Amino acid sequence: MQKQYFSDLPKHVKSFSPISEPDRELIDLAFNKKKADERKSWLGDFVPGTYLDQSASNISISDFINKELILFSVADNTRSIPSIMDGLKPGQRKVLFSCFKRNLKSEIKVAQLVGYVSEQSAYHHGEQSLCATIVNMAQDFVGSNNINLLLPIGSFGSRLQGGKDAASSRYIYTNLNPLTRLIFSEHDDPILNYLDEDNVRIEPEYYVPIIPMVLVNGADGIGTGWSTSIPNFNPLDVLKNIRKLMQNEKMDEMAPYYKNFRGEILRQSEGKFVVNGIVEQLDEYNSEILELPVGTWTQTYKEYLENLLQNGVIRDYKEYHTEKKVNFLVTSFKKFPLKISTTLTTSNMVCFDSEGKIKKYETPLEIIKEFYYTRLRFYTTRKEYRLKAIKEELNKLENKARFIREVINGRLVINNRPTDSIVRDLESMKFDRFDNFEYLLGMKISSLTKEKVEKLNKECEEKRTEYETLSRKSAYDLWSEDLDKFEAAYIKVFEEDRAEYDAEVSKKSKKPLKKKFSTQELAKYGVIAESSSIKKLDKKETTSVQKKVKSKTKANDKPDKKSVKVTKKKAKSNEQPVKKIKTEASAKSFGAAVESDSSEFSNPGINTGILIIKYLVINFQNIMCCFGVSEVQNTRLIFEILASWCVFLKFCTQVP
DNA sequence: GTTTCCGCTAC
DNA sequence: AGACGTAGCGGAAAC
Repeated sequence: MQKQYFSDLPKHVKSFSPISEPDRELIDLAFNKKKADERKSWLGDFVPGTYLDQSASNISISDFINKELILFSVADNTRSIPSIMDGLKPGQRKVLFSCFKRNLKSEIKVAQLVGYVSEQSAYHHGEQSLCATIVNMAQDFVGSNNINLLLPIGSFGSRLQGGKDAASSRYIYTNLNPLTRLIFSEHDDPILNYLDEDNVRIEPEYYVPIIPMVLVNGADGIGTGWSTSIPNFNPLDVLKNIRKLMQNEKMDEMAPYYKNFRGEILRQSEGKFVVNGIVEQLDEYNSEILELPVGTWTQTYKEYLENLLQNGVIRDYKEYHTEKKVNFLVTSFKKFPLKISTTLTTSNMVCFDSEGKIKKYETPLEIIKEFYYTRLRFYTTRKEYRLKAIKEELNKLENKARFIREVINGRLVINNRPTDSIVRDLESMKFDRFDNFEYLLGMKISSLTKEKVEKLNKECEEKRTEYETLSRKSAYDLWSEDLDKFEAAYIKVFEEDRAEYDAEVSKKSKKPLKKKFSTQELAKYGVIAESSSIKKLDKKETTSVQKKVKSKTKANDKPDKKSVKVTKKKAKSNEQPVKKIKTEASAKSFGAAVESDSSEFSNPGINTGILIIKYLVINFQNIMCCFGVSEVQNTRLIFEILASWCVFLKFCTQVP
C-alpha cells in the first residue's frame, strides 16, 4: 500500500495556502512549549470523525492544524495516557491481551512475545518500543511495579540504574504472573468491549480488573497538551477502600507505597509526600546509607557521592550494595547532612475515564470511586451473562438426559431407521435443535450405560444448583469472592517476596571496621587546623572546585571508573552558539521511519510525517543557521521546508 | 529566576 | 546491534 502511495507522489504532494494572521496564532498554539493548557482546550473541542479532505491539492494552515495535526495529538494522548479502569496504555493492553489469548503458561522469550503481540493485536509500531513496554511491565525492583503483571525471568534491570540495566530482549524470558489472572478475571473476558481492526478482534477498550490497577502500579506518560504522573499505592490499601465503598463506609486516606521500600513516605501537605531514605550515623565521621528514596537509583547516588568526594566535602565512601540492597558507607570530615529525600506528588493524575474522556483526578480516592461504579456495573453484566450461559448448558444437558430416557424406555427408536424419520420424531417430541440434533444423535453408544446415565443426571443436578447459587448472589458477592481470593494469594506471594528481600538485606556484608581518624590524620586533611573553611565551602568555592575537577578530567582524557558524571552543558548565551544538525542521524532515522506507520490515520506516513514536521518547526532556526541565516522573520518559510520534506520522500522512492 | 533533567511511547 | 537524538508535559533539581 505504501509503495503504491509513494509511486503516485505528485498526487499526494499538497501545498499550503498562504499564511494568514490567524494562522500564526494557530501555529503558536500547536508548537509553543508554554501553551500546553491552551492545547488542552483545543483538544477538548475536537470532534471525532474530523478528517482533512484528501482530494484537495491546497491545504490551509488552519485545516492542517485543526484537522490533521490534531489527529496526531489525539493519538499521542491515547497511547501515552492510561485508562482509569485497568491502568493500561494501549501498548500494554495489547501485550496482556496477547498473553491471555496465547494462554501463556510457560515462559517465552521476550523477543518472541513481541512478534506474537504485533501479530495478534495489530500493533503497528516499532519493536523496540514494544520490547521496552514488556520489560517495563515485568520489572519488580523497588520503585517499579507493585504487582508486575509479567514475570521477569533474566535481567530485567534493577534499582542500580532504574531498569536501564536490562538485558537485550533476545536474552530474557517472561511469563504471566500467577496473580495476573486473579486480578483480570477470566469471567470478565466475554463481557468486555473488544475493539476491531480490519475485522479482526483485538484487545478490549479496557479491561476491568478487580481493583484499580492504575493506583497499584502507578503511571507516567507524556502526550500533547496533557501528561500524567500517578505514584504507586499499596494494593491492600486499595482493596480495603473498595470494601469500604461496598459497605457504604468512608474510605481511608492513602499515601503512596512502593513494594519492598524500607524508607518512609510521609504526607507533607495536600497532594505532596516526602520520601525518605535511611541513614544511620555510626559515629561522628561515619554514616551508613541503608536505603535511598524511591526513584533515586544507586548508580545516580554514587555519582552524587563521587561529586562530594571530588569537591572535598566528604572524605571517602565505600559501596556494599547488591542489585537489591542499597548500602554505602560514607566517611566525612564532620557531620554532614546527606541528601536522602525526595518528594512525590499527586497533582497531575490524568486518565481516560470509562467513557474514553481524558480527565484529571485530584486524589487517589476519587480514582477509586470512579473505578468502583463502572466495575460494579460490570459485575452485574457478568452475572447476567453467566446465568444465561449456564441456562443454555443446562438445557442441553436436560435434552440429552431426556433423549436417553426415551431411547431406553423405547418411546424413541433409533435402530435401523432412516435419519429423516428420526429427526421428525425428535421435532415432534420437542427436542431443541442446536446443531441439527448432532449433539443427541452423535452421542456415544456408551452413553446408554447405567453409569453414564447416572453421571448425566448428576451433571444436570449440578448445573441446576450452580444456576440457583449464582442467581442468589449479588454483584457485591461476586466481587467480594474475587477480592478474597486475590488477597489471600497476594499476601502469600508478598510474604515470600519480603522474606527473600529481608534475607538479602540482613546478609552481612564485609564491612570495614569503623574508622576513627587520629588527630594527625585530621590535621593532615586540614580538619583540625582549618575545620571552618572546610565545613563551609561556599557556593563560589564549590563551583570552582567543580570546574577544576571537570577540566582535570578532560585533561587526563582517561577517566577512571569513578569518573564524575559530566553534565551536558549548552553554550551560554554570551558565547557564540555552536549550532549543528545531525544530518546523517536524522536523515537515517526519517528514511527508515517512512517505511512503517500506524493505521489510525487517513494516510500512511502521517504519524511519522507529523513528527518530522514538529522536528522541523522546532529546530527551524538551527537549520537555517546552516545556510548562514541567523534569524528567520518569515514563519511561512517553516512550511516551505515542510514542502521540501515531500521532495525528500520523492527522492527516497526514486533510489533504485 | 531560569535552565536542565527525568520519565515514557513513539519515530 | 548498539548508541544516540527527537517530541511532548510537569515538577524537582541544578545552575
